[in-house]
Amino acid sequence: MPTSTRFAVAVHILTGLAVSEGKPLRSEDLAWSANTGAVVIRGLLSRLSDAGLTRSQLGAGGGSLLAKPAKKIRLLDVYAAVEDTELFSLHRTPPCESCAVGGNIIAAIQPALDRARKALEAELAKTTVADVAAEVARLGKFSIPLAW
Amino acid sequence: MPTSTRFAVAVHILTGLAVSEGKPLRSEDLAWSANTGAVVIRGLLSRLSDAGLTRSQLGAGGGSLLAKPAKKIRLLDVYAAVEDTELFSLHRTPPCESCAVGGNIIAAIQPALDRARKALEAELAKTTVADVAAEVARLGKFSIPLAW
DNA sequence: AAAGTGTGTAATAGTGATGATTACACACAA
DNA sequence: TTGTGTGTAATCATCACTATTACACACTTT
Repeated sequence: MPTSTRFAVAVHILTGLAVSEGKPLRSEDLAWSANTGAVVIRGLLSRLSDAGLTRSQLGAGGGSLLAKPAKKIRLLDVYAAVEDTELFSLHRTPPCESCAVGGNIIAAIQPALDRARKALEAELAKTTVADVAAEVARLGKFSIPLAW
Repeated sequence: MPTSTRFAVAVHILTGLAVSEGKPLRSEDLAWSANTGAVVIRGLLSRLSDAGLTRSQLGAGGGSLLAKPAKKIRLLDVYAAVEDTELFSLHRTPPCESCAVGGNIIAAIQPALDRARKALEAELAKTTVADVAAEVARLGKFSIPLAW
């Protein structure tokens, strides 16, 4: 599974915006923190904005902001906003229709996979960006304080 | 987050062996049912065998068999046997160490991701290959009966 | 013992998603 | 008006995954 890093970076972005407390952050600032390119950040911000999680201020002194309180943004919302492939991939080519197993295997395992996916999502719904930001702040106290 | 198709095909294989009831199935038979190549099947069987889920009989009339009752093989066991990447990928390049957010984000989100992963795994542990085989048999009753 | 069958693994190639990067039009603030 | 920053398109390289070919080896059957 080449899995994407988008989810982790998106949480990173939102956490950054949360600790920024109303001051807009430029994509370049976020890119520096996440150690990636500014365009990658803007691509993610585009998805997050579509999902109603962030908004942007254009022009000088602009940047991105949270569109709603960090406490209202669940990791599940972030996950849904930036991941676009199914959690479980099925057969690349559909199995043999005329086989006893091949013809029914998809329908037979789908319910179990759905339950697993829902369990994952339910757990991701329990944590908010505010929780992550608080944890970052707590951990930061044990590090040498450094400016952004 | 996307998984490879290995998990789905591996469940397919094991379900096939379960309904075969002790009669060895060749990798070519399984490949035909799963609509893929026999070498792909053998690669999966190699992993499943390492995990103690299947065993092989060499020579004429040989093939693969379940190494333990289908009721004892959980989807979680299959998942663990054939998937080798982490469910959640983190940053491709480590984030900025000297940032308040970048330096702690990994540690801050890891617990939440672990909880989500465990929830998924717990759910996958509830279903066995025997359950899937029974479901395939049940669904088969509503289809036109066809030979293997 | 010989012949044939099927597994196990290496090697190679094609495919698709991902992330990095360049480029540029546009909107807004100062 | 000028400068700043966003938004998006277009490439490009990389990597995992699957398909496929090839072949050595083990075992069963005769």
